[in-house]
Amino acid sequence: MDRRQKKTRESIFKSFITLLSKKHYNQITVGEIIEHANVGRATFYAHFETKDYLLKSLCEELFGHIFERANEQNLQHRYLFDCNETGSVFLHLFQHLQKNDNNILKLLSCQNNELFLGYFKSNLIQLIKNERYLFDSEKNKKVPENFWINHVCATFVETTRWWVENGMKESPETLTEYFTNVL
Amino acid sequence: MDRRQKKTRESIFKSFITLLSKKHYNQITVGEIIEHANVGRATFYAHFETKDYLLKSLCEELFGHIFERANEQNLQHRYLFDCNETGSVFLHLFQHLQKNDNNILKLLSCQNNELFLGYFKSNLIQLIKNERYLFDSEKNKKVPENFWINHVCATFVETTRWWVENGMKESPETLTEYFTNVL
DNA sequence: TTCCGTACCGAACGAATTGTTCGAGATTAT
DNA sequence: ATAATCTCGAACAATTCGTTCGGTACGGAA
Repeated sequence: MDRRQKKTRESIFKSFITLLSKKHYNQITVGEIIEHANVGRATFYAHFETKDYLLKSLCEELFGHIFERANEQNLQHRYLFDCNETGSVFLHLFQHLQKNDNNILKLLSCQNNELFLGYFKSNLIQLIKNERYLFDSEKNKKVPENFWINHVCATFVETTRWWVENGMKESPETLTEYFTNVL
Repeated sequence: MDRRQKKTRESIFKSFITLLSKKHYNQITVGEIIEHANVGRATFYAHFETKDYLLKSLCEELFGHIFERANEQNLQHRYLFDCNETGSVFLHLFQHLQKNDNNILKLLSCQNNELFLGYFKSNLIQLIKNERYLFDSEKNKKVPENFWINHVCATFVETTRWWVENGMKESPETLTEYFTNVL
């Protein structure tokens, strides 16, 4: 990709994130974004069809990364150790989030968290389906499978949200403990 | 309150709900709302400062009702039967939702569910805090109290969302069973 | 019924925002 | 070096917003 494009794209993302940490998505205008990003109006629309697509692209930028890594690490881990330990994937996810690349927590803790958690959630479901050990407890036998999957997914997302909202004081290990305890 | 005001207010709510079931909140304009409602522009703004306030008012209209009833029924129930049965409050809530006054399910099942579930959630927390039996299991001792409260609240909301999304086929009783099973 | 208060209408308004177009200039890749 | 293409910035029509105002219609108390 052209260097200029990268630069512009990055600049817009950065500006967008800054604005998102200050005000709600709905109240951010394209004018503000390009002003902070030092980018021409036409340039913005050459990159992103609308503000909604910008949001979607940002989500992919942030979470696509996380979930790829999680899947890789998970597979590697499995391959090397043949490990089915409860919560290992989730521990990896929490650890990755703690690194806070691109200031993700800024986005999760502010007023816009639903926007991102929604995207987050849709990626998580596939991951959960692969965690077969989650389906071996006696508890999940009492509810329909898709109810159970949704519950696990929602619990993870909520745990994350709680964590970020309360200042991320707990370690990923502690958090994984909480997570598995309530499941 | 003046009959004319009631009429206008109701008309706007009705129009708003119809539109919400067709398109996303962000893409609904005041112009559309008043057109479907047969209400003058100035009249709309005499009732609601902005579209956001309209949404908030609608939430109060819908959920305020539910939670008041839930609290009443709960207290009555307690008073008459001195009952601490697990899930009784939640059963009442599910039953009330099933009645589907004002077509609430239309709103919960469409693309705007986050908007309403957010409001829903904030009302639910107080209710949960009063359910002391929820804090007597051995499980919640292993996690911080506010983590636990958040978990119970989120689980209820997610159960509801799942229910509506899948066509509300299950009875409130079954749903309460699922709910308590995963907790 | 009368009559005052108040809610509604509807047109018009400036301001803000959106998404597009275009030519000129700058930067990149080969 | 040069051709491709990315960016800039100004200008544009089209929407939408929230407000204003005079005129009309309705409701509730006397």
